[in-house]
Amino acid sequence: MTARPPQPGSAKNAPLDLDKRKAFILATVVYEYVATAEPVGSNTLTQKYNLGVSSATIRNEMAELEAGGYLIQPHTSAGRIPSDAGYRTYVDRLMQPEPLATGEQRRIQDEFRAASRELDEVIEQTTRLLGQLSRSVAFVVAPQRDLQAFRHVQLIWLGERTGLAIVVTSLGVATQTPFEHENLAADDLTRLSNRLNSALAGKTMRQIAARDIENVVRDSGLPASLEKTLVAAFADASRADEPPAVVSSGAQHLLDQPEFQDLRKLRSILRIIEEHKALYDLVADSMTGAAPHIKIGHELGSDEITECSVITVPYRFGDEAVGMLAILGPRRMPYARLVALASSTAESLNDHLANTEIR
Amino acid sequence: MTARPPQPGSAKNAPLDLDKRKAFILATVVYEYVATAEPVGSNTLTQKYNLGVSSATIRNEMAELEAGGYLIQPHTSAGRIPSDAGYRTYVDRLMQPEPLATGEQRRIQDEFRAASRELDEVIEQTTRLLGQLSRSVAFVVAPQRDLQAFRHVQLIWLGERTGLAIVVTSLGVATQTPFEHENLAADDLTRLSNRLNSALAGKTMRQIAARDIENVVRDSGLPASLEKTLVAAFADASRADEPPAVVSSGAQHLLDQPEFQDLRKLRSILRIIEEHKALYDLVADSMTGAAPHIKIGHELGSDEITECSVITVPYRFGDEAVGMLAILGPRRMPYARLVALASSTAESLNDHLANTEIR
DNA sequence: GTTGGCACTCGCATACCGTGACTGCTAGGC
DNA sequence: GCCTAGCAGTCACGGTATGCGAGTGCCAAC
Repeated sequence: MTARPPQPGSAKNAPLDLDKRKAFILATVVYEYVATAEPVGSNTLTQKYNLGVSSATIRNEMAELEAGGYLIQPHTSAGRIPSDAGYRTYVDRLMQPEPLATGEQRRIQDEFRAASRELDEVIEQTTRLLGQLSRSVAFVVAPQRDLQAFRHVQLIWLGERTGLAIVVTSLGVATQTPFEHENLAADDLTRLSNRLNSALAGKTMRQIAARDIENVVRDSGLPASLEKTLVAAFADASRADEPPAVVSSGAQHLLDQPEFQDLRKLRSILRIIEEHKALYDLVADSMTGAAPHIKIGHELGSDEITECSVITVPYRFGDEAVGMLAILGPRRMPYARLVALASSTAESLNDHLANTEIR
Repeated sequence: MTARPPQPGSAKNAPLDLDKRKAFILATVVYEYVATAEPVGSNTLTQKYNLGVSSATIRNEMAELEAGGYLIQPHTSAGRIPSDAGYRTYVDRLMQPEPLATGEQRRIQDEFRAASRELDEVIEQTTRLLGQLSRSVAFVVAPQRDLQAFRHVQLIWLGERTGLAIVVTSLGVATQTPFEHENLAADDLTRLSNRLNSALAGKTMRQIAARDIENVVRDSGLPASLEKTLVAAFADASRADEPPAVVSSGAQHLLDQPEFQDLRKLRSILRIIEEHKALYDLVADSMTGAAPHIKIGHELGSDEITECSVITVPYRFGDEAVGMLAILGPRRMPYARLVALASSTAESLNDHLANTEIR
């Protein structure tokens, strides 16, 4: 909200077809429109920003920016607003990185210091934090189970004909799968557990093949029928076939945005937010690298949320990106601030996960 | 939506100060207002429903119903709408129980037949189902952990100085708590696990006292410092101090309701829905019996959602209510239909939980 | 290349007014 | 004593006219 206005000549890297002045005008239109949600006219620019030329000149420049596809006039006799391409240029080349307010920085650190050890709760807390600070919709894609490292398996005999296979990953997620089997001895299961633990140590869940498990069972001399049971238990624990869980927060902030006073738009967006699979699909391809991914308007690939943009930052565990956190808001969002916010939060989450790892 | 209109003389149990005709008029006003969201006038009543008297007579009756506090006139020259007390009387004494459409009945059964074994997913699926069928906001309060029965504990030695305590409840929820300790032997931990399992068998999580655990550790001859660790692990697993998790779905349906076109109202309600603790507080006192609890408007005890009503039904595991499912919608909701829907869903959930119990 | 001026466009807010849906009341009828 | 037809009064709502203001494009002059 309180982003710094562009400084004249601050364009980092003007694209070929934009000279310094045009770049500054584009950046300023973005800044002003983000701040006010009103189309920006030539008079506003000359009065609020020191441009050294008259509004007529600005009008000429803006007409050219519109011809170049960077600006749009919502209707005759209105000011201009940035187009998707305009935002894209701004984000890629003109935007000044913005440091996070120290208060916010502290808030993030405090939050993670006080965070629980349970993964579910950490995810939820992160989402809420991000929603509050961004005053937008925030969502977090939970760590994909099959990317986590295997830590421990324990087979337990509950008596009668049932047993329980408990698989624990390095992030402390325990999955228990009940199974049925003919008479087994508790001791045998304990021994089998130990063999599995040493055979599978160091692998990620995804790397564990059915063959690995089968071999261990075969060597143990226990009934071969256990193989299928255990393979199923591990498949259950790694959830390979399902999309990861998504947690969201902050939908109420949409109501503060003038672009969502229109109930039809609001409804389609709310629908997407509630349907976690749809949220995941929006960002599924952004789980690469460590840098923020920004998708603007139509780039999201969905007709229903062309009014929105999404900033996504992967977070990592060990050396691999295992999940993402994201901010979804109107296209007219304070990109620099939110990028800083999301990056900083991801950083803290990385640290937190590394610290709570079960070794 | 397609609730049956009241039949003349269908008032189940007219209260003392309402004769048959007044009761019928009240029931009909509720029915008509629920269906149309428009204040109901005397002409509508005489034309659409066979009353046998003229609109003037209805006007007189309605004036008396208003004096008695059952109806409200939003403004002069408008029809009447039910007051909280009017709805209350309707719900308690006039409403005809309504069978669920067979299609819906089947949908519910199918959904639970296909439901996963994992508790989290069952809860989420139930919430989504209820939101879709009610076309309202649905939420489910997850089973309180401390009401579940203890099933199994397994202490695992991971090596170095760390171990893991895994506690499994009868609903298949596994909680793992890492702990640090001086050198322990894996065998000792296994033996201790077994002792704990037989000592605690049959108790609910809530019934397990610190003393119970301490006694077992003492008898085992293992270091006393383990006592505190294990007590902490069990406290962690039963989550005695935290409110239970709440999952919600269907917020987008609010937008279809004329009473929430006003964005201010919408915002405060969305805020409550997103803040799960607030949702839980709305219904925390309704986890008794098996019958639906209905709270209407001001009865919810929150100024922000006086426009709403909530239908809550506890669901049970074993002999005890462990959680609740709820429908939150505008006060003007089809009570009979939603009561049937919520009850039927709770019933199916009861059955499902009983079937997936870990013995 | 820049600027002041001017005519033009168009969304938006406001005020106004007619319409229609109610009501309450009264007087007369069964 | 209850019911009803009729009537006057009230008020929200929708549509239209109007004025205002913001902003543009264009042009001639510098």
